[in-house]
Amino acid sequence: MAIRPAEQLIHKAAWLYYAHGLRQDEVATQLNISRASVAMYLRKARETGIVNISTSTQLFTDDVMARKLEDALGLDAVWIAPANAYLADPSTDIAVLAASVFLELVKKGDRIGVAWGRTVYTIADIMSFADLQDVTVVQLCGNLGAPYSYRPDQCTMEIARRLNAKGLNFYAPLVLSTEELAKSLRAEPVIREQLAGIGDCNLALFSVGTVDADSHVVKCGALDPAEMAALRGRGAAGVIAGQIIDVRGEALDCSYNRRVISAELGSLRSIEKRLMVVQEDTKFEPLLAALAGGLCTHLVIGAHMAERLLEQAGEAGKKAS
Amino acid sequence: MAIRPAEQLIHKAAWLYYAHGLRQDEVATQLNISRASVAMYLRKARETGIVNISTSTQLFTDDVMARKLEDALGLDAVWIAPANAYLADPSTDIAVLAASVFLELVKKGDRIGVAWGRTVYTIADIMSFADLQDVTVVQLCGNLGAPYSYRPDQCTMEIARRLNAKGLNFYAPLVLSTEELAKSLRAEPVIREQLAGIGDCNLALFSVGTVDADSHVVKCGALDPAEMAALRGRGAAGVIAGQIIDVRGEALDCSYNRRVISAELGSLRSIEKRLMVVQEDTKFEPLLAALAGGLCTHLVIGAHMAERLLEQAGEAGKKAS
DNA sequence: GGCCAAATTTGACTTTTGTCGAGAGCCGTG
DNA sequence: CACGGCTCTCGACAAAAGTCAAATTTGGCC
Repeated sequence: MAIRPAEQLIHKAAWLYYAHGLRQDEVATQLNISRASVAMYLRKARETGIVNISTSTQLFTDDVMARKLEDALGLDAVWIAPANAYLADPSTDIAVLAASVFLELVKKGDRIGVAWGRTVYTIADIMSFADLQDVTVVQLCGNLGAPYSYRPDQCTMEIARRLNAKGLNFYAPLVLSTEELAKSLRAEPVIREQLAGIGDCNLALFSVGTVDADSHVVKCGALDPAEMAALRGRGAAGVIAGQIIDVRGEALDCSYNRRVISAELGSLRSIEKRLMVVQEDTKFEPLLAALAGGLCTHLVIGAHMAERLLEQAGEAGKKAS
Repeated sequence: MAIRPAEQLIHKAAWLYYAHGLRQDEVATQLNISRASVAMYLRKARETGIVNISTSTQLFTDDVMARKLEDALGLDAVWIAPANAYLADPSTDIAVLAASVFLELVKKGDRIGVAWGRTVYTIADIMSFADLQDVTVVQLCGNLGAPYSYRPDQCTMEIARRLNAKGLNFYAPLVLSTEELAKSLRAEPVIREQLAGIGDCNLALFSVGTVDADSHVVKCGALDPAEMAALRGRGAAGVIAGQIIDVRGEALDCSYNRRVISAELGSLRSIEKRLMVVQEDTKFEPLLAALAGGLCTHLVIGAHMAERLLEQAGEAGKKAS
């Protein structure tokens, strides 16, 4: 044969196969070589970039970004609510998407852990009804004593109602005044059972809170702004199911956390599917902390947040290499 | 906004398969669907252009003959589709090549002028999808009143659709019954604007037509066979964007040309990259005329035509010297 | 609420593709 | 001129992908 058949033949094989849609054996016949060689040429063609296989980028920006985030963060699934410039409130968008996603994740016979917060309540509120059999919705954290708009038990019950599921509420306050009391309460059979049951969940729905004066734990009176500031100084990065986490996504070692009645992060992590929803762009650091701690497997965020996250992941990747 | 499970899944499947190189059964496991569904999703992904497979057309310009033609004709680039005796239809070959070449020439932000004809429509039809940003496809000539298979607006819209570009149609017939009417129509703001916009294009795609009874302008009723024969006697050598050109590649001085609403040859020539595609061997004379007029800068032809062209050029060179 | 049509999904089957070791051709070297 | 080392090629097998009819689900409609 010729001196350097490689390049020319690779091109021709690639052309006939990819542009003309011929089968490999047809290409082999055309070029008078064996089909095995054709297969090899085609691999080389792909390797050297003579043929280019790319997934669409502009037309499905959000989908592509979601796939990239799944890869970068090691999550099972990411959904991104598109940035609709014309919509006044993008957070509603996220909640609507989250509700759809949540309903898709629920299967009959599931046991679902639900945390509390404005985000979760919004989702519950717009969620459509579904008649699922044999579903249980359990509350992931204790209740707030003070009257507050988005109470944990409300979130649980509303979601249970919409799913036609059984709701299991926590009969304890979220936070107690002393560590001893919290400890004793946790030891109570009713409470202990409830806490133990969290590990049996196979789906969880929660958001992540900020650690500033606007935080829900502050607004509901569980912590006062000064305490929160102090905790922030000691490494608090976010709030998950009423507990303070640090940048690594681990429970912060502090009195407050010890006084809280809530799902341990460990039992949370043992839940198979953990859907976290973040609406506000201000929750970037808390989101990072939660991700660092591997607290969620499924994520719903807005396009803007997705971009920031991807940038961050890119930088982290650069540093690592 | 509701989530579209189908599109999401298609995209995710395509991503895992093409970007990650997973096998179809692995993708199926990941997405909890059957492998057969994955296969179907992937076909849809290819069909809708979510994934894009393109091959380099380098091979066809690297050809020795292509180089010679570039030199002899003073063109920027020539692609030659090899004469594949075994392939059923060599003209398909040319169209496939032309489509690839065209896609390689298009850059984001481009403004593309598209003429009409069987060749152009064939190219549009087999062209793969690409989602380019900020691309506009403009129609180079008026529409055909009569119902005819390869209408100018169809060519424009189909190409625009495949490129995810904006399509700009001409709201005028290709040819009018009187010169006066054509003149008045050209003066209409809408039309004038469109005609002026042609000069802003930086890429054009067109073919060249014959001047016999089989010509498109005859078949679509713009001219009757007798008129065409008469024009031929007066020096008509080809048809470009609905206009009759003589052997020098200039617009023939005739009533028909004055009654046509189309891109002036001058504005056509002011377009930076002008890709001409010729499929049929019968179009040799029209091709020569178009080349003489410097109407194209990039050329896609078949091997047979290339040979004839090279012979011709050789003779011309001899005569000149 | 129940029914029909359309679309989707599946399992089983066929076809196509990827891969591997064996063998053939080529070339510089001893 | 014979010899290994080298790459390229082939045949055969295993793996993967494509296909199709049947079953199931979905969604619209009365």
